[in-house]
Amino acid sequence: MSWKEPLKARQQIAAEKRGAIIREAARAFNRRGYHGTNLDEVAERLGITKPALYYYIKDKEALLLACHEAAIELAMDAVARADHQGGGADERLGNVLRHYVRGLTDDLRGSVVLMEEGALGPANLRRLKRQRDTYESTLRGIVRDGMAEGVFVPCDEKIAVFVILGAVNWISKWYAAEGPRGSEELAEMISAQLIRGLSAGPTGRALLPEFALTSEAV
Amino acid sequence: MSWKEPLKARQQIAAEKRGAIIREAARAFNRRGYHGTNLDEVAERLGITKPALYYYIKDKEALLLACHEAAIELAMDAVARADHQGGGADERLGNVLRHYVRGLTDDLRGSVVLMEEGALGPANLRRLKRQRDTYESTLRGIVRDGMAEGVFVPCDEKIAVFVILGAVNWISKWYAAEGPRGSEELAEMISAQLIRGLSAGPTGRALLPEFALTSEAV
Amino acid sequence: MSWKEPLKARQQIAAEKRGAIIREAARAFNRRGYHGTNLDEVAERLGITKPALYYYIKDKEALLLACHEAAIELAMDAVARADHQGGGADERLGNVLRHYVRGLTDDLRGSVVLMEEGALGPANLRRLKRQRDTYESTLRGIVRDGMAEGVFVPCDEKIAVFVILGAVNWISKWYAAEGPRGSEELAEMISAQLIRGLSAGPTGRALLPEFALTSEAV
Amino acid sequence: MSWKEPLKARQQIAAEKRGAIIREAARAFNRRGYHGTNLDEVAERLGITKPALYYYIKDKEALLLACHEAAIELAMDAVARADHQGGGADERLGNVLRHYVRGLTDDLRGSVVLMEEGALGPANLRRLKRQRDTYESTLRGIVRDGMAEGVFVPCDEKIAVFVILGAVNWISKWYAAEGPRGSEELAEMISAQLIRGLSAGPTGRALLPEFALTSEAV
DNA sequence: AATGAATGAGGGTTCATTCAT
DNA sequence: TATGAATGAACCCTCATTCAT
Repeated sequence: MSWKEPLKARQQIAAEKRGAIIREAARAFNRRGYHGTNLDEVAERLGITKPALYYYIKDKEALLLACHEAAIELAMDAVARADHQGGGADERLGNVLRHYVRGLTDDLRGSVVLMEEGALGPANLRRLKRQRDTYESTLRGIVRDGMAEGVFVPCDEKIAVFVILGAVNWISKWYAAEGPRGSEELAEMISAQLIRGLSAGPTGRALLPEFALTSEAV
Repeated sequence: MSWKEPLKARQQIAAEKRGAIIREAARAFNRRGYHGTNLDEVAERLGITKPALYYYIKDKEALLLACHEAAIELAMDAVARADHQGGGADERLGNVLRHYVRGLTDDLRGSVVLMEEGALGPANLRRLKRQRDTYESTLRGIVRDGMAEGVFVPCDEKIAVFVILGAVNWISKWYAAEGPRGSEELAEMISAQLIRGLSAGPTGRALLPEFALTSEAV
Repeated sequence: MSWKEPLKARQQIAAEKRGAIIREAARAFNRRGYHGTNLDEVAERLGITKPALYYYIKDKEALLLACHEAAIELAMDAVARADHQGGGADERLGNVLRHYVRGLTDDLRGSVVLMEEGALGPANLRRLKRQRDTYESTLRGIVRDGMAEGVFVPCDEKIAVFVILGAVNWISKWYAAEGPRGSEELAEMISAQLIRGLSAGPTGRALLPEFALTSEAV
Repeated sequence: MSWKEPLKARQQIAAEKRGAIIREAARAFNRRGYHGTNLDEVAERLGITKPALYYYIKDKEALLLACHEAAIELAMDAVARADHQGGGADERLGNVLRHYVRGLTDDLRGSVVLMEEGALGPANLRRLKRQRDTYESTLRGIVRDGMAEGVFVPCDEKIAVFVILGAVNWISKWYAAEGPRGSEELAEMISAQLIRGLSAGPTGRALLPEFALTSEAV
């Protein structure tokens, strides 16, 4: 088309490679921990050599940061989508979780939320904690909304959210893409269970009538 | 009293020291990850030097193994106690979780739940996985029982248990002994939320009438 | 003698080892430059392994800093001794140089004055530059004194001192302990030549009558 | 004019670029040492990329060699010019130094004078040492001549020359083109001081009457 | 004539582990 | 029972160098 085509293509290729590196690193960090991961293995799985990584990233720490940022982005994105869909607090929280779990299992994006102390430098850590706190506050807000609306059982929203996040963050420990459950189905089941854990009225079946059927058919 | 008294005392002291080392190591592994933890810090926090550790433990890996074993033991113990208490599947599962969470937050034992791959050698890993699978099977059995009894909503018990374990294993990431909630209270709240996530009937309040009050009073 | 003897002995041994490391490193830095020196070689020449160095020093940079500090100390010490000896500016400067050169060639202490940019971190660099500037100012003061006394030819004392320091700092590039000249003799010859370069009156022979003879006898 | 003009021009441009690279490299080697200099910075300061350097030079080592050769060439050239000017040994040596210092400060050529061992390969090193020895021998010859003529004080010519070379080689460590002294003036002052350091008779003022004035006027 | 991308070699540093005392 | 000292292995990271384009 134009003279700039190849340039753009090159930049895009580079961006994709960077993305692949981050994804692979996230996988490794998740499995073996930050300090237990060595960049040689990450590189090898990508079919390149370790120094080649340094063409795309500054640091091992920068890599971790990128993973965390992808995770936060995914989480925030899930919230934004759910906000857009609207509905009661229970529906909104359910949508958040569905989006999040689907994103987690689909792209394996942002699977790293396990924070090893001492892995990030103080500056990055502060920034990340701020973002994470924002996210958690949002979730707590939804839980509070639900209690106000009477759809959620009275509870300590802080702890309730921790329970939910634990369940969700743990997914990357046991999820296998080759498993029998599709990511869609998984997201439904997990969010249903977690919403039901907070729901005041009769169980969540009313909320997800179409899914209750498949759930019973498991 | 007898010549063997001092010997026994010495052995007991040694055992206590060993226990202290394992607890401290668990704390560190939990915070910084296995590979992110260095024995110098562990030793320093105990007021001894690194080589002194080797008088009580064979290996860094043995230390990790001991942590894991304590965790499994705690988990199994929770199951045994709940079995002893009896009741319906929902009550039994609730008791398991209550015991487990209380143990977790009381001693901070067993907080490290096989988070990093590649930390344990293959032999230890196999043994540990077998124990863990036994434990998970037990939980799944209870969930199946609950479905059969009609107290639990129909679900995939494998995923349901993963969700519960995730929520519970995550506790060590956010629990602070200095926090406002006592370990007893915390155990109640968490297990209530998780049981409710599976319960078929009206919400779990009926199961824990006395606690529902305090919960509303938060 | 007392129970603390062995402890003291150990500490002294450690201090000596540290000193030996610094001396050896100074030698290497001087020859091959800071970045051209690798710690493996330094360790090997000392008959130890590289990690053993880290028992005595924090860093390669700390090692360089220690070398620089030894050099500054030697230089300052030379000034202090010369001050104590008194005399005219020419005699004082001569004594400074004699002491300095002798120290340089005797212990090979503090031979590193060649500052590669980018070797020291900013904080250390600042501190060192301040010390070095103090030293140079002192020398310039002596040169100014000499001009005021009329024993030194009028000149730009800044440049005059640079010339002297260049000549002296260069010694480590060509000095070989096995060479024909003793360190005493060398110190005399070099300082005589440098003092003569500034002297106003008839050549320095008058100042160093006893040495003029040996000089002619070379 | 002819078809070959552009070719010539191109070759000349290439030669100039090569020269610029060598000058920039000399500057860097001088400041940061050979091993402390990385070609990325050199390239960046020239506004090109690192691989582009390899179009003009074979090697990092070749770059260093070129710097050294420029230095030797400058030194030899200074000797040749002084020989051509004639005069007594003191005048000749003074002229050598003046030419050399002026060249050094004017182009900043040849400031790197074999400071780091282990930077050049054995073959290049041998060749360079031979040239350097020739040069030093020449200077020693002049010093011996001066002693024979009675214009220089009796001394060890080897050491005397080392002192002079040290003072001169050190210049690049402190010379700043933006400083208050012009290169001409500097050359006069330095060579005067160094010649005076060897002179037998009354101080060198007689040799440089016109400069003595400016010197006093500093 | 020049560049983006990649690599191999090498060096600094950490750390689990051992051993003499 | 505990420590100072030392080591080997491993890992992160840099950089000179190359090559396809």
